[in-house]
Amino acid sequence: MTETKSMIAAAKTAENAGLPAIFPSERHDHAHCVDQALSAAEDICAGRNARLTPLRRQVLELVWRSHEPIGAYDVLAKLQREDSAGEDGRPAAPPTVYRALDFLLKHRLVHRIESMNAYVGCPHPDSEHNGQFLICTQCGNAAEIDDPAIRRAIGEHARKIGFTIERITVEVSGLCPKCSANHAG
Amino acid sequence: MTETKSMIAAAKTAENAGLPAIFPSERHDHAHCVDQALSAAEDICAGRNARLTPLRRQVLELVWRSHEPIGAYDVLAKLQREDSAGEDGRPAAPPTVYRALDFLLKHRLVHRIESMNAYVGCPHPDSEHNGQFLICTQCGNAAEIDDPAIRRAIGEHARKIGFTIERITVEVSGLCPKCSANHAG
DNA sequence: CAGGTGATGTTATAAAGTAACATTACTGAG
DNA sequence: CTCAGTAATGTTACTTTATAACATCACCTG
Repeated sequence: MTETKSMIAAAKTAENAGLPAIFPSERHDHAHCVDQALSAAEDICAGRNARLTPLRRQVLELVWRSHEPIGAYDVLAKLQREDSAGEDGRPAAPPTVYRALDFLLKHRLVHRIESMNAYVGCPHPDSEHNGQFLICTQCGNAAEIDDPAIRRAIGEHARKIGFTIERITVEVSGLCPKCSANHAG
Repeated sequence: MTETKSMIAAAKTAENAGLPAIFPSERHDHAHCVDQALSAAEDICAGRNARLTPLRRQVLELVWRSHEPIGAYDVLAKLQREDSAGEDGRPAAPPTVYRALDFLLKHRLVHRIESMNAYVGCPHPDSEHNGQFLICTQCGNAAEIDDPAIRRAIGEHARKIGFTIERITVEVSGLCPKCSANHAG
């Protein structure tokens, strides 16, 4: 354990908000978190009788590996690079990726960031929600949060004027804690 | 005056939230509200030493006239139709519209609805804000709101985790009061 | 009126997304 | 098992959205 005081403090404030740490820390293990996400996805799909085919799994993995919001065509490029390893068939075409993404979106295994035309893995795909995002314009990381207070404020407003909510998109861009600190320092 | 009770009630609750009526009512006068928006824009630009050129003004007018979020290429098409009235020159090209929209966005005379790739006139361009939108999936109307409670909830969360906000996008889609009622009835 | 700046015109292309139909893979009834 | 039906993927072509790059025009300022 080599946590600094500020890291502990940051973790605490996140805890206070009732949330897990949301921006990946230095000692964050990519490979492990991707594996976790993939096996969670498998469980969920099994439970729902949804088919997480190899292709869909691969796309989900690529989205997770990037660990920043990634565009559909960037996924496509990575897919082509992976698949061309020793193969002969033609490279994958856009619909292949979009269909896989549609599936993953439907099952909330990924979210789409509207303001970036990009996709990001969902860290808690089991619960009903559509994400709220904090997006760092500096380092590109996007943190998903699900703050009941934000949902409540929106829901309250909608209720007052008689608007029936179907879907909520909240995307906040700015500087993540780390980049804020660097900027100030 | 032919207001029904429910209309009065709706106006009241909107008032309670500290907001003007947000979804246009039946007796809403398009032409008048567009004119108002245009002259407000002129005042604002004059005050800022920004040039609301004929082209920019025309684009702003087209966006306002639509009174629903409108895509850049739809603006372009309307622009071409208007300008081709008796003219010889070539039709306008995309950059023309995008540049005008960029200007209008910069001065917050219009907002962009990320989840629709569309643009909508801003009803109160004088105040600092980036809009929160309620978008009706049935009738296509989009109402801009600026709810301090929503801003506060987001700001509070950001503050807790040390995130520096630059821009907030809130887009809620669902059924507007009128379409909700029709749906239920 | 020269010269710079900002606005617009013009051409070409990039980036994001989808429609439509062909083919393949899986599944369940007989 | 095998055949038929459905779900998934492949393939081609195209639409929609947006921007880069350079040319021209307009306007103001000394």
